Amino acid sequence: MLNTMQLNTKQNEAVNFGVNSDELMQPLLIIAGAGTGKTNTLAHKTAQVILNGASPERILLMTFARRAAGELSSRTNLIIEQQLHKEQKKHQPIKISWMGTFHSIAARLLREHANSIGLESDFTIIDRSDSADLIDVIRHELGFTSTENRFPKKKTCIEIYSRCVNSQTSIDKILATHFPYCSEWSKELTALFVHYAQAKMEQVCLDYDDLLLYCYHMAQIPAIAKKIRAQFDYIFVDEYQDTNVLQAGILNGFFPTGEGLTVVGDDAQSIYSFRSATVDNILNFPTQFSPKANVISLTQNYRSHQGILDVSNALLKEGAEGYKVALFSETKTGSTPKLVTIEDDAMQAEYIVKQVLLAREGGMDLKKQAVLFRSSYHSDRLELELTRRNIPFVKHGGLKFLEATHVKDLLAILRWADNPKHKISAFRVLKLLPSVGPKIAEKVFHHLEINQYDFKAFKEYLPPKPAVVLFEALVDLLISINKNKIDWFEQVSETSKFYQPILALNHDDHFVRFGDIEQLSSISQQFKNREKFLTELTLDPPQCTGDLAGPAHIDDDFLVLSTVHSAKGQEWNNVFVLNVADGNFPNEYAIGDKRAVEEERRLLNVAITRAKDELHLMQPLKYWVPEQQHYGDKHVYGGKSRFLTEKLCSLLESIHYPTYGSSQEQKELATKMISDIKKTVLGIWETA
DNA sequence: CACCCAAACTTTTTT
DNA sequence: AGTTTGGGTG
Repeated sequence: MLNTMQLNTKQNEAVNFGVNSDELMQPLLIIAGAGTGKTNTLAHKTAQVILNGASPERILLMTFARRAAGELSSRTNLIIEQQLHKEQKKHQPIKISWMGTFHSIAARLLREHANSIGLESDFTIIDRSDSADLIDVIRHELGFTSTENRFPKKKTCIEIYSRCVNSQTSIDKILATHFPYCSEWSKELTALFVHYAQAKMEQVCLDYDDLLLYCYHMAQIPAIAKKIRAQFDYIFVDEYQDTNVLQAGILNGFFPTGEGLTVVGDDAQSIYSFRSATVDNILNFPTQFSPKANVISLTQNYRSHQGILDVSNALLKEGAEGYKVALFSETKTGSTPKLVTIEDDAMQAEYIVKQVLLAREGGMDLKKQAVLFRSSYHSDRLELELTRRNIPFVKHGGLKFLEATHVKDLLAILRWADNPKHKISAFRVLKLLPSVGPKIAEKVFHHLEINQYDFKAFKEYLPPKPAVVLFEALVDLLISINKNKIDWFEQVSETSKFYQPILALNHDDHFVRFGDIEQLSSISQQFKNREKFLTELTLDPPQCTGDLAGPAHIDDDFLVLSTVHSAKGQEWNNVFVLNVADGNFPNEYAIGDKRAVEEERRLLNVAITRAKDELHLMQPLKYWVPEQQHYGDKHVYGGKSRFLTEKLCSLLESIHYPTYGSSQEQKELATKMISDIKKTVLGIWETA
């Protein structure tokens, strides 16, 4: 990696742009291709601005993920420290408090200005599955479940809703473009969404989309926008290519002239359109401001050798749109990227395990190697193989810790105690009690409702007999948490104490599950209080599910498995990309939509550009996918990826595994009868 | 009304 | 394979 103190010409230009003039800084777009030292440049720019006298609390820094924020913060501090050390000045660590994801910044601004916009400042933030549960209840209430044709599933409903909100597009348009099979339900969905929005208001809840939506509308109110604008001198936005209409609208509302605004991104890495992100934001940025915003492109790559960049450049060159900035590296030589053809995903797993171990023997830690894939389940076979061979690994993306029923149960207790109006959690908690189902839960909740949401009202409430004991314990727990009668640590430990017998009752594998509860308890203590914990946990859920997840293993060496999406911003020496075949790269659901295919191209580009030294594109002749019509799995024969054109293949070394010779040997072994096992088996019963 | 069981149905990526 | 719905039982 580039020395933290040294910058190239372009990076310097970006860092110093507008900083040394007395005038307000003009809007700037930095196109930072993969591995071009983006974080470093942004850290330098931030440091520069602070060293020039800007006060850290007047800097607003929006990043895509929490991880990026941490990295940026520590690097900025390091640079400031080094600079001041040179000048022999003292230095206290700088804290940029206004730093975080759009969602977390939005949440904070909304809490601060809640009074001015008719919002309760102590709203609960609900995650995707909570939203889905709420939607589910409402669609039952509206009678959409017993229709002749099947109504869309709750997950689909929330996806449609989310698309509408985040792209600010009408239901009909969204249905036509993304959910044609649901278009007959337009009217019902509209009704559903109205009720959903009202329900959230009653329960004092905001979902992910609301955070942006409310903030967007707040940004359109002149008095508030003016106040917030006056609060910041510098606004830095990272990963601008992955922002959506609402996010761009928030920036535009608060900072209409673009003064002090610097956005950084790479259109060739825009891969979040499913979250309604649009490349158009970054493509149109220069013309959005008048006079035109300045654009600086960083093209020198410090991560990969030229051989890898050639593949990336060729891939993008064949694409339909974008700034098309070709990257170059000063490292001209390196291992030629490989296109590995294998029979199926069992072979794929075998090849990867072999190569990974080979590299490790050569001194390359597992941590410096990664396997990337399009969909989370693609690594199933490989995970089996790794487990079988005792190779430690960590998986990013895919199934999450927070999605486990028991973890959600525990959180629901804390959420309900925190916000008595939170009906979703209330129902979840109540239904844990024996002989309490939806109807009884409704009654119980209604009792709370008519008593001004005071948990004490439950003291006189009589639940069904089998539930009495647990109910009393629950009520005491809710009261002591809600009134903060016990400290945060005890709130968690008492909750898990309460939950343990329920867990044992409902799940055979409660030992394993209780381990997760203990892990959650330990995570919870990293937060000052309940409010912080609940907010942060939903906005920034733990990312890893390792075989043996947990802080104890953090020093160990492990192989990284990750979805391409979760691999953003990261790099490894060896990278394997699974299932590079048509139907997957590009994904079959994208085929037919030109812009979607372009995004798939960028996705492959992100995967490729993670590699520093060695890149293996795996091309299985067939691979397994979960079958939709019948149960069980089936394999599909993926054709050659349409991205692997002749031009691209000429840049790759073609490998077949297993090699011809050994495959011949294996074939013989498989077909020739060396021994007759049946006879041996029957032999057991033969008496002497 | 809760709970259990069987049948029907299934689109990936995440703040 | 996992979720969701509907039916039957206690």
